[in-house]
Amino acid sequence: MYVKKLPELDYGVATTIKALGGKWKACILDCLHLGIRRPSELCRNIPGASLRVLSQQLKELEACHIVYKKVYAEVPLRVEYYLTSWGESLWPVIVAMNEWGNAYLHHHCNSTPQES
Amino acid sequence: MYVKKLPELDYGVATTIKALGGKWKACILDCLHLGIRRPSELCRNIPGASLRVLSQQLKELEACHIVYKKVYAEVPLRVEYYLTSWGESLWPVIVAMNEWGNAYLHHHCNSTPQES
DNA sequence: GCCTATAATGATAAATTTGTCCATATGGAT
DNA sequence: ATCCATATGGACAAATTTATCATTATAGGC
Repeated sequence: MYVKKLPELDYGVATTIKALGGKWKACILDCLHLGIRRPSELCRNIPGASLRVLSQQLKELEACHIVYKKVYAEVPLRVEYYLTSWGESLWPVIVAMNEWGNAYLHHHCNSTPQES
Repeated sequence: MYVKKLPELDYGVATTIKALGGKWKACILDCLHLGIRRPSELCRNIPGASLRVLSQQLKELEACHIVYKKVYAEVPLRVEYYLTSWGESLWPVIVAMNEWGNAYLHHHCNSTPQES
């Protein structure tokens, strides 16, 4: 696995961004919140993300204690991910971020921040 | 300048992270909020960040309409950055992210998310 | 004249994240 | 026998972000 070489920042905002900042993490958390729990379901519900990438992001979220995993002894293998209490506590933050971002998108005619 | 090749996500959370997610951006906004405005001052107040990197991040924040720039015709050149109203509107979001992150750091003994 | 400080940028390297392709294992359906 | 779906991970490539080094320009202090 990859080992960091650059020093990391450890104050609040940086920590939150590290936990939540992966490209697909907010999508995943949104799905989990809606009850979409299996990797293959997530993949079908998140256009553009491959199963491989989602697995990576889920693993990181798990390492952050934001989600946990339930494995069923079935075939084909059945796995479900759930929000932990930490993940739940992140929800209001996600909502706040989502609202700001949507207001931004509205005001700037759907251009992304860096471009306009 | 760098031109993106991968598709970008354009819902709220992703937009907020794009605006705020650069390594030093939260530090910079925090400083601006405290009244530290000149690039050289920022550099002295943010250990580990070079003037070059801060300039880049300031430029991106400017492109996002989160900060604006005042140039004084003095020598040596004097430049000051200020939060725009968008920047101000981001403040509650930053506070929410900061609180969650700090709580996380407390609970997980100062380890960063990915490591623990 | 040389060194200081100021702000910005080009060129390039290093680090990190994201993506693609392939492989594994298992039981059921065709 | 072959293909399907399931979940995961190795190996590696591509994309992106961050960092380093050098250069520009200007006026003052020594």
